[in-house]
Amino acid sequence: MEDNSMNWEQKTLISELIQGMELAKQLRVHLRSASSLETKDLLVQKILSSYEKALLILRWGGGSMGQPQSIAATAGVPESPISINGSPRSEDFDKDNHDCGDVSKKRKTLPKWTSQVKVSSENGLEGPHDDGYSWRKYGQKDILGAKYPRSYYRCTYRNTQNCWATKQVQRSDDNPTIFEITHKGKHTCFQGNQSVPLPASPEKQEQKNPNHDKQISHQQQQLLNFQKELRVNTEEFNNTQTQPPFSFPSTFGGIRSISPAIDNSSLVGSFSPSYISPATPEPNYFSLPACPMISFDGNHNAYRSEYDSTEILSANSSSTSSPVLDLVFSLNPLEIDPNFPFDTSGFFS
DNA sequence: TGTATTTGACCTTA
DNA sequence: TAAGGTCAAATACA
Repeated sequence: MEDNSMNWEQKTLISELIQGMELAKQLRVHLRSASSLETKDLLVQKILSSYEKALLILRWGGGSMGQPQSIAATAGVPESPISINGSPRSEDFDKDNHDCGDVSKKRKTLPKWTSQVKVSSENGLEGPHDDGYSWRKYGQKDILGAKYPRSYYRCTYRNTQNCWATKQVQRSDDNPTIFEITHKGKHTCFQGNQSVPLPASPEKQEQKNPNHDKQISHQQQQLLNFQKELRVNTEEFNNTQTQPPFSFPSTFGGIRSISPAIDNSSLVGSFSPSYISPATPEPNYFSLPACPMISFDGNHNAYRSEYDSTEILSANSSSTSSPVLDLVFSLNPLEIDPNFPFDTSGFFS
């Protein structure tokens, strides 16, 4: 088991370093050409992310081997959750890893990890709904012994891109402001591997791929729907506290871009590692920098960002046998400088 | 009219 | 066999 962990870490480390090198080469080419600033920024962020991942692995793996899943998560690899060594599900995960690119439809074999998110209803916004992917709700079920039903979501692009990622969302019995989100399967869709950021301005839309327009307007519409639904849900929740199941919007492009309509509100959200990924840079947008000031708690598998000054939730999941991953942190956009320099030079010192 | 959500029925798993 | 998970028809919405 230890060997597997080491192999995984070594492979990941090498992979990240190679990727960083390749990206640096690309950047060099772009620097010599008349490539757009956008492209260069994208590459810079990718490079930073790759090296951060590598450093995280070195740094964290050296002290507490055997928790590769957390590393994967913190390294921005949500779609490739790795088993926690020694967990009852480790065999399943080994299997999963072997056919990583071929996610089985069988529930049993899908990689699974859980996060908890806290909902803030103070400002009419509830944040954890977005993890950077588009989801479509396909079911809801009352769970035995649970106060609230569980909602089932699958990737919007299941049919078009054969992406079999799913997630389950359930409100905590003890604390209705907390939602437990269980992800299953990895995203193989385009949005997951290369998140599509929203455009910064109408002009930019025009510059982009014409096919983008439809997608962009769709995401903008999703954002509007998201805001609307948030208001409704928050009002209901504030009024009743025992309301019918809170429903996450099934499709929402991502809070990696915050519209003016909501950026005055305190946003408490959960960010899947996709937010850490540099694959979604858009200089003119609010975007989470390449995860500065991440800290780890090796004892609790906790991953946290110092951005979160308000809510860090315990990582313990009610899930009995599946590996649990804590990815919970909140973000107040007002505290983020959109022009954050992405300087991580002193990050790990 | 196309897409997303709801919800009862059916399937799978433990 | 019960509970959880998924399907798919009906419905809602833009």
